[in-house]
Amino acid sequence: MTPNPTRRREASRRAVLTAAFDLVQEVGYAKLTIEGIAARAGVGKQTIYRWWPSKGVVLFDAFLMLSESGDGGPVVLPDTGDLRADLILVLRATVEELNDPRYDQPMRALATEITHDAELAAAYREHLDEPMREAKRERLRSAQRAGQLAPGLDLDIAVDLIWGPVLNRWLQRTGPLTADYAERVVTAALDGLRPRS
Amino acid sequence: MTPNPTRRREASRRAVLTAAFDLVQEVGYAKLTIEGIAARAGVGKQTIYRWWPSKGVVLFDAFLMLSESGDGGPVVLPDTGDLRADLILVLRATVEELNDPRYDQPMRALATEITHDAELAAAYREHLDEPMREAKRERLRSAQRAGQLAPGLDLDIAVDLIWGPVLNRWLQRTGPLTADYAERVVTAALDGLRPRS
Amino acid sequence: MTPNPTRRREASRRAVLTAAFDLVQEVGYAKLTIEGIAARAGVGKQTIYRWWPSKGVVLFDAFLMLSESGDGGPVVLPDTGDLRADLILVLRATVEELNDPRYDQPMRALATEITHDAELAAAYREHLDEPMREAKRERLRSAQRAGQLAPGLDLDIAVDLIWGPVLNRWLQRTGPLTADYAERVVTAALDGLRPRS
Amino acid sequence: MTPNPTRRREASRRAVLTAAFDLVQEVGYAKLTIEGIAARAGVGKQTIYRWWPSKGVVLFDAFLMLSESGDGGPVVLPDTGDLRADLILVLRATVEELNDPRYDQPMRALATEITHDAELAAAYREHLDEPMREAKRERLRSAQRAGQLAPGLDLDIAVDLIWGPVLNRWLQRTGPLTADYAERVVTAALDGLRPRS
DNA sequence: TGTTAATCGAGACGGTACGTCAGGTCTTGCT
DNA sequence: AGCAAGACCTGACGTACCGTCTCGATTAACA
Repeated sequence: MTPNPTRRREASRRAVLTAAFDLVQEVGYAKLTIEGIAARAGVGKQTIYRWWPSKGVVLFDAFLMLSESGDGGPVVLPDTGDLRADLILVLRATVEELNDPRYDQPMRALATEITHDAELAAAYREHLDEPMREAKRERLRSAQRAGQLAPGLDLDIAVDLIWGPVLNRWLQRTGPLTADYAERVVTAALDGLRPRS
Repeated sequence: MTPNPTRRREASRRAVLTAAFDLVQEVGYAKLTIEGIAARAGVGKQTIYRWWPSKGVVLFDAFLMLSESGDGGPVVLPDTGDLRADLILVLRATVEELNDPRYDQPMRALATEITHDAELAAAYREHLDEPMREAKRERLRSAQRAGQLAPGLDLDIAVDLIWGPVLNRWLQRTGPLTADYAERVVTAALDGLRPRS
Repeated sequence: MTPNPTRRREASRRAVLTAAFDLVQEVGYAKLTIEGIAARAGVGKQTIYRWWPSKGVVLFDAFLMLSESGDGGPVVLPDTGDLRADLILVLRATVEELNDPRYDQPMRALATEITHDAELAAAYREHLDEPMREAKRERLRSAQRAGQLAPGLDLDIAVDLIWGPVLNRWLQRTGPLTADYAERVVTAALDGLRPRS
Repeated sequence: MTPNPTRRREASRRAVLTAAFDLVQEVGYAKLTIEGIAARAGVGKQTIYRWWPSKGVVLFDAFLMLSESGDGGPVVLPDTGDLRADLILVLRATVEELNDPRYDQPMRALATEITHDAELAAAYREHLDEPMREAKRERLRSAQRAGQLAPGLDLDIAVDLIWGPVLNRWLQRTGPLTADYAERVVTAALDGLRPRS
């Protein structure tokens, strides 16, 4: 029933994931088909159905492969001591990536799948989101130790407050996603909406 | 070529939109089909293709029909003078709606369409998001006048700071979407992450 | 459920049947596919599945179309008064047709389907075999009236005795199917195996 | 390239042939697959592809195995001196076997393969048909010697005249295949169609 | 009697065709 | 003219088998 993973051909696996990532970028998620992936990868359809339960999971694995092609060590955000500057730097990079046509389509596709598939969302959280989120939390924790953040602050809320607006603007297209917008969000999040003294 | 709108049968239009909204809720967005909508609505497929360019637009129109079934006047958020309490109240209602199984699937479907279709996103902004956003801005403007918000504050950024995290958590399923979470977000947004004095 | 025959497109029907007949002749029955027929006919697969339950029935209908393209009147075998000569003439024509590469493959295919599908066999008997068999019986009946055949003879048995060996040799390839063979069969059938007087 | 027959595992060979024969009887020829045979026989697919060139040959070998499980001596038809009675006896047994559900499907399958594969047909003639045909010829030769058959008679034609109609009726389903039919065929073949003085 | 090479079971692989579903277009007859 | 109905061509779905190809694990002839 469940196929034997030791017999799996690694070359086919990589070909499928690469083809999926490339195709979604070329034709968009709506026109991404299993047949298309198989053809591009030079692989039989059954090889995809044997190892992946759905199109979304293929795409997810493609992202996973990309992320694992890094050094493998934990992600670390820059820490110059200047929290605001560091956050703006990171968020600007995020904005740039989200605006990069090479990543825009694939990431929207993944986001869509997560929206509709709770199981996939859990895998995403565990393998892709959580490592990055831990890095974000760590940077904020460092600032907290330095007295730059409120002592009792819930760091997960803080992460959401900074990154949530940016991701939401990107996904929902509520407005142009610019570096300037990122900076304003950081400022507002750090200072709060209420007047200071 | 372009059909004559005066000949359009209103009953068919309503039947299609109702069927689309009901179906997406029952079978999910992935399995929502034009044929299914037509069959449920007791309508020929051509009637759908004649009046709507795509499945997403049908769904969007369905939301539009629902929103217009209100009184038609501008939306107004509660204003008791206590900004924090008012925001928490509104956000809790939002959370409840997002968690309501009757609206969850349809709204995720709409969000997905917006993610992938810039034109539809523009229509969404104009007809559904902007009226609501204006109400939010208005409530904040009132608070600003009362000195409860920083004078130079960009109200659009403020709206994003409050609603962005909630919407993002819902769409991306980064964690449970609870009333408590909403309250924490409001508090953090108002106070900011940096320590106060 | 059952499609409405009045809406059926006659052009598609003819294209499918022609394509099926041509293809089976070119690639053989084993490699005859619904997809191939559809492609050759310039027709969607669904159009075939809508109107025909199986590959075999398509082929049968193709034969039916060919047979109906004749004058429509009942078949008549030659009757010169010389029974033996007439039978040899007809049987030689049959042998020639069975050896004709244009008909060999398609007819073997039909025979195979009949072998495995009782329902199809019944349709074959009624629409293709029976008209021809009636003509054969009629020729024998004429001979019987002329005193050239035994008075109590079962004409169906007689038909089988003459045509059965030929068809069997063709289908089972028990030996070369020649005009000479046909003549010997006719002679043996007319005279019988036992010595005369 | 060509596998070494001395290494061949006899148990696997028998398992494959038995499985093939049983399966064709259970699921019919159309649904008989190499994978199915291999699974039923508890054998790898390659073992089948190594030793047999095609599905038809497997089936043919299965029949060969069955026929060789007899005593191995030449087949002999009963010879009581009464040719007509002996032929009717033998033909009735044939009819019974052809009507036996245990042999019907497998034999139709083999017949089909022979119809479409000339090479297999040659093997069939040599190993299965010819021994039986020789026995038939021998019985007729004996009758000929006894003056019960015409002296110059071609015995192969005679065999075809007697068995051809029966086999044809079975394969082509031109009518019910009964003992009575067999008897009528024998009578007609012996006496001939023409009136006897 | 241990060595070694072919056969074996298992099953992944690149393919082809299956029979079904839905997309979007077109035609027919009714309102 | 708009409409319900639905046939049509197209293309993708997910499945079943094809025939080829590895993989250890026997297993039988030879050293």
